[in-house]
Amino acid sequence: MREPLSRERVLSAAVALADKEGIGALTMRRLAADLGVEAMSLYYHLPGKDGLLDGLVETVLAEITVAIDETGATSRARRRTAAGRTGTASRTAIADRNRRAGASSGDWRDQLRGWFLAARAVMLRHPWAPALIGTRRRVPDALYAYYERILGALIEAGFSHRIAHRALHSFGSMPLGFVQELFSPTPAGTTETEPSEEEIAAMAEVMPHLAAMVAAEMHDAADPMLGWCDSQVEFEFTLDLLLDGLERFRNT
Amino acid sequence: MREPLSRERVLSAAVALADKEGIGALTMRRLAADLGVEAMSLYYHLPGKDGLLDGLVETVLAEITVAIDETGATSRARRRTAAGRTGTASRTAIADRNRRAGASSGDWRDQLRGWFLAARAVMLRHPWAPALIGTRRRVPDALYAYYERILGALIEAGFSHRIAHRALHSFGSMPLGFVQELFSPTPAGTTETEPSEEEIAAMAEVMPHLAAMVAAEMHDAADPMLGWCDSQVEFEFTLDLLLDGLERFRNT
DNA sequence: ACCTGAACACCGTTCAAGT
DNA sequence: ACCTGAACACCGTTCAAGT
Repeated sequence: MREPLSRERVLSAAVALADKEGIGALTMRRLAADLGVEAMSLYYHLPGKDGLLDGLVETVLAEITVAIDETGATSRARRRTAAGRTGTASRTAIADRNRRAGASSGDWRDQLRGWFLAARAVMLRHPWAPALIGTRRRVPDALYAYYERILGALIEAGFSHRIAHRALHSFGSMPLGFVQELFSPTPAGTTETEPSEEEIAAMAEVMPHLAAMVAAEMHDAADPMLGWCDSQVEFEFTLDLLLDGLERFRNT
Repeated sequence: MREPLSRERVLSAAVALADKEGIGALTMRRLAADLGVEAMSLYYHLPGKDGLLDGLVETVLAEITVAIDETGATSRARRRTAAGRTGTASRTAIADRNRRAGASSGDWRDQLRGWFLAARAVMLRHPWAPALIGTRRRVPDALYAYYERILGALIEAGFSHRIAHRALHSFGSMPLGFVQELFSPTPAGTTETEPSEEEIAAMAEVMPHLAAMVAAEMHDAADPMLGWCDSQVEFEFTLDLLLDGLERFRNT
């Protein structure tokens, strides 16, 4: 009746489980149960829990590679509409100006931008992935291949190997589509909704600047559709800050 | 004979254990053994393992606060020597030029730079801290206080609340003195020493740009004292990229 | 007030055994 | 070739009991 297990089936069940209930729910016993099998059966297809986690990272990297290849296929169309997009890129003045001045000098930036944002879309589907990737020790081969690709784009754009090397470090985890989120200005314990007047008042006593920032940002908000901390905007702002900063190091 | 336990003694024993054997060795039973006590005794002083980890983060943040206060006390002396320092800052051309053009317009940058580098020194003493901080869910109060401080410096320097907010996001984990290290160009399995000629040749076939970068960086190396991947240089390069990029958004 | 022993539920994993 | 049952070592944690 039921076909035999395989590494692929185990991995995709693991991804599904992590997506649905978080990586904390991913135990050998639970995963086996989801597959209608005993925990020990998994060891026939995988070297153990650690190998399972390596496989998860591998799977996510493969998804990113697919996503990036797709941006490549449609890069011309994307680039043409980038400057006119509403809401996100258009709000980072720095990038806008560069695109206006533009010609084809912005090519390398648009390409990397497209890749990193495509990776981000993958990460949004797998919220457990950043923490997992961040704690893995072994660097998967697929990651080297990806960095090789980024490096190729940088070298071709006219960067020296030294600056390209530093750029890779500066990008941090952005090529994989995420940044470390240490800080959310909404203190833990409060709701997801906007802070109340009283909460801001209480906060103002001890942390006046943070309180003022919260107040100002709520008041300034041009587009009410976007929440208090719209990570997409922040991600793109940081990305453009880095890309535009690096542009100055390019050789012609 | 032996004085009773306390939350402080437990925490400092935990820090010592993590420093010496890594966070993986930090179990309730092991920590208790180090303190000459049974595992269950710890629960009298701490709410549990999770509370212990919260306490560790708290301890590290306190160390950072102390380190930052010290930079404040000697900030004038530091700033005067920053441009002439050998090896690190002087190699990031961008920062050098700004300091030369300088006057006091670089003040906010030097201040934040000093803070973040002081935090980095703390992290180097506690290599387990970045991974721990990155996975904690609750944002400790001390972190809010720290961000309040950074925000104050930014506002005083003339940034709008909106840009200051984005700057906080852009800094990522740099205020805590670390960046996510996903990528070390030395493939896992190779030694810490420089890659051999054959290794580079083999690498060149499949990843030409990475291989060329390794070769170029080794050849170019102006200062043979520094290794292939000197994180200090990379940290400061990225930091200056962000600080100098933000400078353009400052009001007067 | 401070610490302990025994026990529980839950891990990942080994190993010999089934079909 | 593929899966299983029983067992082991190790977690964090509860709870009643000691002093």
